[in-house]
Amino acid sequence: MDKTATRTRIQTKNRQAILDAGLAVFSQQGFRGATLDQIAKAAGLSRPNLLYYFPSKEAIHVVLLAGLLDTWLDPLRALDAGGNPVDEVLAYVRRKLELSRDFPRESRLFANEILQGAPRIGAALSGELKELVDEKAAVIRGWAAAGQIAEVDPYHLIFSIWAMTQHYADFDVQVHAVLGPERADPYPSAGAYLDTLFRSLLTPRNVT
Amino acid sequence: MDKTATRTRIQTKNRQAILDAGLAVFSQQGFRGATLDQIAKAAGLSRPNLLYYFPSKEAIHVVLLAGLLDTWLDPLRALDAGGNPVDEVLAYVRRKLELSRDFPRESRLFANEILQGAPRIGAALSGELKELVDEKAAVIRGWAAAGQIAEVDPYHLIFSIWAMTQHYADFDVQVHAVLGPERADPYPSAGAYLDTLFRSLLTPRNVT
DNA sequence: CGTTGCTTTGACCGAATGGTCAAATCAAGC
DNA sequence: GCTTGATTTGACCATTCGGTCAAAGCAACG
Repeated sequence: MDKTATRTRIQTKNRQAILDAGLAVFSQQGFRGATLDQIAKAAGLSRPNLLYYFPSKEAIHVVLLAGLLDTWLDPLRALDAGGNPVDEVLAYVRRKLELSRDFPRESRLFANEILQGAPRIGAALSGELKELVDEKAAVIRGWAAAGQIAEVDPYHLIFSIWAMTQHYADFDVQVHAVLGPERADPYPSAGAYLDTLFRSLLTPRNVT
Repeated sequence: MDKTATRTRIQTKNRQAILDAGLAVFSQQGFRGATLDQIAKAAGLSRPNLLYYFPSKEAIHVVLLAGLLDTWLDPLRALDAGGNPVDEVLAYVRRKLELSRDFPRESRLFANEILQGAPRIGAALSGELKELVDEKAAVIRGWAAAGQIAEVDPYHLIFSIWAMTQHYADFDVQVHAVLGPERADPYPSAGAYLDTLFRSLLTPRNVT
């Protein structure tokens, strides 16, 4: 019963083109701001043709959001309670930053959804997202209790990692406006900065 | 020639109601996603009545964005080259966080504008925003060179302050979903966390 | 080459949207 | 209470939007 089993070559190609176009448009305009014409044009199809592949605008959006949270949380899932605490967190930061660099549209799609009050993924936020964060927060708290990292609020630590890594994707225009054309790619220096930032936060000091 | 000089009491009241309603709707739906009916309803006026006070949807949006950047940058302007470096930065973080707590809709309005590619304030970003940041970045670089704070990229430092403080306004729904109902107000703990974070980053270590 | 099923399109529809306008209502000073 | 100007409204309009549908085009296979 694989949904992709009975797909023509044309079908897979056009579905992909539509999802790609939808991602581009939704991530910039939000759901309400996006129009089917914009998406159809970006996909190189006529509007009725687009609606031959997806039953509605909503359907495209749903498919896009569906896979999103999962991919987005993968780096956090990989945080290993058995590894070296500081390295684990820094590796998480690095993976998250790479995600922003490689999939900025996905990041902006997510940002739009949250800004609008998460009408379509609110349940997943207080469900699987909260569960995962609770679990990993406990791990971090454990490390702190064992003196392997400094005492920090694990929730705010995670929030700050999200905020800073996604900032480079979501506020891309602002970052480039401020840095100017000469510093076109902010990611190398951002990576170094974030590394320093979280290392200095987590590295245990001379305990009093 | 003060624009407010010839305003009736009713005018000032209704204009304010409209701007307030517009802020609420635009900050959640973005410009394209917002409708005049939503704004009119939120302002307690009929749509034609609303258009008696503002000539168009765009006009409301423009007025809202106009004052925004200025208010938003005030805390950074207050960063004093003559003060104690670490204290100055930490005070900046605190002021910025207060802005997020007290004016979350303004923060989201700004976020929406940037997400959409800053079509209306792009010029101000590479203009006055860049100028101000360049100036303050130079101040921070000076502090680092003098050994008063640790060596950090001043631009990324500023980005990280923006990202983390605004995160609590823009991603409010997500923050609350993750923290759950028992930790309703994240701001006190966020303030403490950010204080620790940036203090540990900036405090000069035993220089090698 | 003809049939069958997949794909594409032009024409169309109802609803929503931004905006206009003339007429009605209201408030305030005389 | 009457007049004048500010305010409010209902009716209306053109455009855009999401979506439908029947018919046309096309590819593949016998």
